[in-house]
Parts: sequence; C-alpha cells; structure tokens
Amino acid sequence: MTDHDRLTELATRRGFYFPAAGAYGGVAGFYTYGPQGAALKRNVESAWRDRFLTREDHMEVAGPTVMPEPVFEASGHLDGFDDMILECPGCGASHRADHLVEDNTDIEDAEALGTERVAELIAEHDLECPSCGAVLAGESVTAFNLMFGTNIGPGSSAPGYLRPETAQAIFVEFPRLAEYARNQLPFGVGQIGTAYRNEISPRRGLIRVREFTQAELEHFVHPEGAPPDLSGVAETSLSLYPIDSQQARSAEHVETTVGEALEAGVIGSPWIAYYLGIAKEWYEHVGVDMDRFRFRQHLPGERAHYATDCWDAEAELGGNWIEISGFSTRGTYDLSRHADHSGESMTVFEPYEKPQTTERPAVDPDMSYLGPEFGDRAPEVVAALKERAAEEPEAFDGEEIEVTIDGETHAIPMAITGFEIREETISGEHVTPEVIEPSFGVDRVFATVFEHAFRRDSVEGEERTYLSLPPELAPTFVGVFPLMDKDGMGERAKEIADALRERGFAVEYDDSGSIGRRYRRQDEIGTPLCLTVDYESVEGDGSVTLRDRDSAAQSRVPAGEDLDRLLEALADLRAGRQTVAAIKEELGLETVAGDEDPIDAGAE
RNA sequence: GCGUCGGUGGUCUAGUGGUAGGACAUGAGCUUCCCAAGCUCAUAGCCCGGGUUCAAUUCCCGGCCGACGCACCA
Repeated sequence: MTDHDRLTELATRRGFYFPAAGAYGGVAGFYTYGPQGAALKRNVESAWRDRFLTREDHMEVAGPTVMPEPVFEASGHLDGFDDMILECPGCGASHRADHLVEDNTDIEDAEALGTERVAELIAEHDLECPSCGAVLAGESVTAFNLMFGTNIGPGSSAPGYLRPETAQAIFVEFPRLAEYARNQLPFGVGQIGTAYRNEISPRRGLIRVREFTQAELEHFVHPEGAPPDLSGVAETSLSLYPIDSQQARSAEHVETTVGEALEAGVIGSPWIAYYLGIAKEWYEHVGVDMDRFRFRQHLPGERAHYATDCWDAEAELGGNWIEISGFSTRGTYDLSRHADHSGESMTVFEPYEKPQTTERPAVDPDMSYLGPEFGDRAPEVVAALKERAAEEPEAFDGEEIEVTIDGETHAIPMAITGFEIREETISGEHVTPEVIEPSFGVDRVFATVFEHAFRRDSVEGEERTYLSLPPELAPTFVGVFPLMDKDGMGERAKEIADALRERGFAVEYDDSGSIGRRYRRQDEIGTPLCLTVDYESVEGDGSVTLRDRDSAAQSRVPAGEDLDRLLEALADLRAGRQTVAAIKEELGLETVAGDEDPIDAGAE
C-alpha cells in the first residue's frame, strides 16, 4: 500500500472527504467533505481570508453561482471555453479538431471558424489521424463547452451558466463596488465560493473535480499607479521555475528573493512579486512543505486569453507538480469587455493633481438661421464650421466665413457662427483599472495541506500515522479524556471539555477503550493536543496531562482552580501566536519523567 | 472520450456456478490503565442493469465508479 493509498483510505475512514452520492454508484468529479474535512476546509478558508482580505484591507463579496448568458459572452467563456472535439473512426482517439487544422495548414486560430468550417477544412486537406493514420474526412466535429448550462426561469428563453470561475461575479459588479470604495484606486475585492467546470475527465481525487471552491482576489490598480510597498516581502525567499529553466528542460529551481527576482526581471510585475511573497509565507504558515513547493511561470503559449504575465504556485502531490494557485495580471481585459457588452461604465474617475486648462477655438452656430437656409444640409455646414475652427481659427476674423459643401462654396455671416476661443478645464480622466489576480484553488490547497501533513512513525514499538497539521487549521483542536470513566474522572473531564467548548475550541471528548487507542484516533485526524484527567486531577493538585501530537510527549499542566491560564495558553496556540514548546515554557511545564522521548529512534 | 487493469461489511482482503470467511475498525460487557493489550457477544458485505443457467457474487454484454496511460486542462 502506497502512502497515497493510505491517505485516501484515511480521508474516507476518518471523515475528511469521499466520493459523493456513493449510494447511487457515485458520480465522477464530485466529493463530499466529511465532518473533519469540512472543518479543515473552513479553517483553510478562514486562514486565507485573514491573510489576503482582512490583513490587506480588502473587501469580501459573495456573488451568485448562476449568471445569465450575456455575462459569459462578455467574459469570453462562451466561445473561448469551447473545445472542438473530433473522434477518430479508426482508433477512437479524441483530438482537438482546431489544433489538427492549425498544425497542418497555414491557418491560425481555427477555433474562430466554427465547427462546420473546421470539418470542411479537414476534408479539403485530407487530414489523417495523428495516432493511427486513418482518414478523418467526413467525421463530424463537435463543440464541447466546459460550462454547465441551465435555464433561468421556466422555458429556455433565458439561458444561464454555472460560473466557471468566481471572478466574473466581481467584475460584473464593478460599478457598484467602485462606488462603494468611493472611487479610490487601488482597492481589492475577494470572494470565496464554488465554481463549476464540466471536465472531460476528472482525476486524482480532489485535484480535478467538477465543482470546486475558489478563493480569488481581484486587486484593481491604476495602470500608472504607484507600485506596492515591497518592504515587508523583499527579503522573502522564493523557489522559482521561470520560463528559461522550463525551456532549457532543467529541473533546477531558481532560489532567490522577492526583491532580487524583481530587480533581475525574472518577475515582471511588482504586484505579482508582492503577492508571490505573501503567498509563499502563507503557504508555509498553513503547513505546506517548502521542499515540495515552487512558483512556475506560465509559458507564452499557456497563458489565458487575458493574462500578460502569469505564475502558478505548485505543490508536489503524489509525485506530480500540481497547480494550487495562479497569479495573473489580467490587465483591463475583463472590465473592458464588460463595459463593451453591458454599456455600463467600468472606469474610475482619477482627478489630476492640478486641473489642466486649455484654450480651444469652438463654434456654436445659430440653427434658426442655418436650418431655413440649408435645409437637410445644415448639419454638414455645422461640421464644416467646426473643422475650420479647429484648423484655421484665424479665418474667423472677418465679417463672413466661407465653407465648402460638395464643391459649392457658401458664405456664412460671422455673427451666427458663435465662434469663440473657449477655456476648457479638464480635472481628471476616466481610467479602466488593471486587475491583479491571485486565485487559489481551495480544494487543492486542502489536498496539499492534508498530504504534506501526513506522517508515519513508531511510538513505543507501535506504528502510528498522524497528521501534523498546524494548530490553526486542525479540525479538532483538543481531545479531552478521562484516564478511566470512574472515580469522578469522567465528570471532571466533561467539565474541562465544556469549558473549552465555551471558549470556542473544537473539542472531542472520548472515554472509550484504552487511553493509547484514544491518542491514536486523535493523531489520525491531526488533533494537536490531548488533555487527560487522571487520579492526580481529581485527588491531587488538579493538574491534568497535556500530550503533544508530534512528539507524543506528556507534561502536567495546572487545570484545577486556575483553568483560565491553560485556556489562555491554548487560545494563543490556536491563533498561531505561540508554539507548543513556548506554551510549555510559559506554563512552567516539565515533561513527565520517564516519557522524555516516546518516539522510537529511527522510526519512520 | 479511448485503452489496460480493477470493484466482496466502515477499512483492508480470502473465496466460490448452489448467496460468503478473516483481520482491523465500530457498539455492549468483563478486565487493565498514560500510548492501537486481552476475553465474550453483537452490528455489518458480493457496484448497478440485462443475458446464459434449475441456480450468477462468480460466466457473458452494457453501464457506473476507481487507478494508470493517451487526449484534454480556457
């Protein structure tokens, strides 16, 4: 049994995640998060919200998952999200029909031609199957759109789609969000929510699914605005896999820092550099193994239709590098598209530091003269006057001015032209913001945290598996046990469990079986600490034992009248303000004699 | 979507043309008490549909699900 199998088995058995609708045979690409998994996922989301929204002073919204078709016409997903599939009659292999045409002819962007035309081109050029050589002429080309479609309301009059990314829900609402931000750039809007893609072939557990959770931040910045303050992340180390290394087929990563990478031009955008920096620190904080983590730059042909520079965070999962988040500069693509399609303004008015005043010749003709005089040709006269005013203002010095319409010259009395040199003041301009987008696949981050936390070792001769999850993320924070359920130990343990729950801790009370079995149960779900009530707790000084998951070491901690001190220390631990070691020191704890090192040497 | 292999209690598995056995886990009881101990009892299973057959979990076909490879991944 491989570690990967063990992990899947643990996920199922301990309620982290499992295939959905198993009673009906299951359905590929959908998973249910069990009790532990739902809590772990929620904690991952909270940690993301804390770091990328709260601490960055960005706002959070929650948009609908279904939106009407025009939204996705504008976003490009209706056309760009289509794949042209052609199946070989000989060997059954599926090919991208548009790629076949592009590879064998001079035609570029065959996708834009439509399925019927592409099928014709395949026949005209006598294209063959790249796999088996069978003739493909006459085979039909079908479009496969990765969006789930539906109808809004009865009938099919209002087609809608489940969003293939959460981002559009933010772009569509830009006018109101900009108003809310009091039209001040930069500002950021984030969202955690589900998105849907009807993947052809869901694979590898949570890695490629048809319904997934994204945590996305759309940071709207002025195209010529100030770069971000990098002082907090300039020294942050990064493991980069840039285009050059990839094209050289080198597996070597570039070990550098945010500041150096930006200076050397490896990372183009200071905004991207900034977010790579805080993302790296965040991933490390939530327990991602930095030896199995890197940032990979997108190759030129790989970039999305909107992106100009793009980096992925990748984690090694099951021996493969898997994209777990993307950092792109989406430019003004989305807002411009939505402005064009909706007719709404997707700009922010940016005042100049000083209003710019210019003088400009202008005319304001008296239409009550031009109308009767020129009839339906009056507008042409106006246009001619405007043109002359702009090009030859000095021509307006006399009593009359001549304009030429269709080769006929007309003299217009100066008095009715309304000519004057006007002073115009421009106090700013309407700017379409550029978008910096850090986009996280929550399920993939979950899978990474889960897999990278997986450990096996041996305690006092017995093998164990455990999850070394950070206390902040652990779905169950503390286990509380009576050594035995008698002599008042059970009652005291329940009191302590209740006191912990009142403080908002996720507590598991367990009085079944042997104490060792209960520790192992908590180890498997990654519970960082266990408190055990023993005879000393009910007959002695009231202290309980505190057992640390990773080291399996125990200490005695005061838990009688002075329970509050313990509760405070645990709160610090959960909030990430303290480590287990620091807490022990703070409480003046010593490891219980005889149990200094229960982990067997050389165990794995 | 194609190909190969697979699908037996919650989990891991043995086995069979006459409807199944183990281990672990789970629950109850006894016992023990700080690291998956022992004993007793209990709960619980042949992925779905069709075919062949007196009889199918087993053989055949199709589907669903999974692993791997190919294709795909805006």
